[in-house]
Amino acid sequence: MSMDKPSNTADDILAAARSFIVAGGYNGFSYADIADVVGIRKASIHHHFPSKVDLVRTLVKRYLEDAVTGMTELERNVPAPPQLLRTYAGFWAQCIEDASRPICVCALLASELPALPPEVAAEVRAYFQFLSGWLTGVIERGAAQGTLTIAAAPRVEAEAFMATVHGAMISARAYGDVLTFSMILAPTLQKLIPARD
Amino acid sequence: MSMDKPSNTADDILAAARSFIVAGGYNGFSYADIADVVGIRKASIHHHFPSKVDLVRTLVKRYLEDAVTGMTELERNVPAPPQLLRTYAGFWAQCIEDASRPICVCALLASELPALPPEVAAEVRAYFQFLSGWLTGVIERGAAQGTLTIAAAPRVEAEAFMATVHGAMISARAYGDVLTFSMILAPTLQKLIPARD
DNA sequence: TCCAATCTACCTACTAGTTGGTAGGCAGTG
DNA sequence: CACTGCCTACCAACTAGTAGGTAGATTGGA
Repeated sequence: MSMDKPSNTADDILAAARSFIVAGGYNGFSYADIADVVGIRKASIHHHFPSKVDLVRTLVKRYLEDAVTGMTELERNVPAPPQLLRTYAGFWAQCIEDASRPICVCALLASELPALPPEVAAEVRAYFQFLSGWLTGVIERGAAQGTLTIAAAPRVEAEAFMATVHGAMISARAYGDVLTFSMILAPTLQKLIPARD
Repeated sequence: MSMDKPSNTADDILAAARSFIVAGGYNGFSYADIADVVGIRKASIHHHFPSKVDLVRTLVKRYLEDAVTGMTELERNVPAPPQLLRTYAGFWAQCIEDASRPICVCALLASELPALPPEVAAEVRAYFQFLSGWLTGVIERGAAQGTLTIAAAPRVEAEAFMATVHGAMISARAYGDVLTFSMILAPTLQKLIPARD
């Protein structure tokens, strides 16, 4: 009937790993830390993920997959480029304000990219390429329709937008103020979205 | 006669630590790593910096001091707000392109702030507050003179500018392309600096 | 001026605890 | 029986940090 998901331990491990990574990066946690919060023994994690690289590679790969399906669904529900950008920014504003996802896993991992195992680094790069490509498409479409105002090539505007989002996450963290993110994104969106009257 | 600086070992240790931190963050290096590149034994590092927290706190504190003196001097030589922003962005573009300082130490540490020892976290916050304050002053002045065009309060524009700079550093790292930084900053500066003709 | 006390910068040798990872066993289930 | 999921009990390597010693420079007093 339905695709069975008999054991959620692997998911629990991934969830624990994600929260540790967003707190302190790849080297900021150990198998022992995960074992503590999941409630199993350290060795049992190796049963699900033979090595730390496996664990984090799987985590980032799934993170990208979720982003792909999320963006696809978002585009189906909210097709207008200005709303797409607003919704994307609003999603992160929400995540940061309720502390559920205080920063993007891949933004954090990218910052320590030279120290990452190459398999993980490759997945992080793939995420950046996807997100940048998606934003470029949205901005391109918005510019063609006249619903977005751009001052440079869509690709460049997309990279700038993404950079501002990631930088705003870091600033929110530095100030310990969850509203900093929305404060920074408000004018950034304003500049892209033409005033209506 | 002159202020003597008899031993540069402490500085060598700090320099090595900085390059390890920009590569992989606070947990991305060990005393053994530093000992290897400096050419002394692990225990000797403890003579200069009793603990890892001492080492990194000193590093970030000095990083902020250098920023303060650097900005002060920059403002004396190049007083016009548009040029100040351009020079600041150009400084980092240069650092990233020649790989001498591929990312800001504090931007990286801020991303893993929850996992940092509180003493280090405090220094990182101080850096953000200084930089944000400096940029706010520059933008405020530029707006008052009419040499900068702003769409939001100077404070907000300053935070957005800083966030874009930090995000652009991360993107450059993710793509492994040192020119990404300047590509992102070009339109960001353009939007602030009114066209001349 | 000589000598002793002190200080600096480094060393070897060690500690207790943690790291990711392995070997092998055992209970439950299809 | 075979497989899954978890366990105990390891392991070698590495972690930050300590103890204690040494060679050489600096300092202060007789």
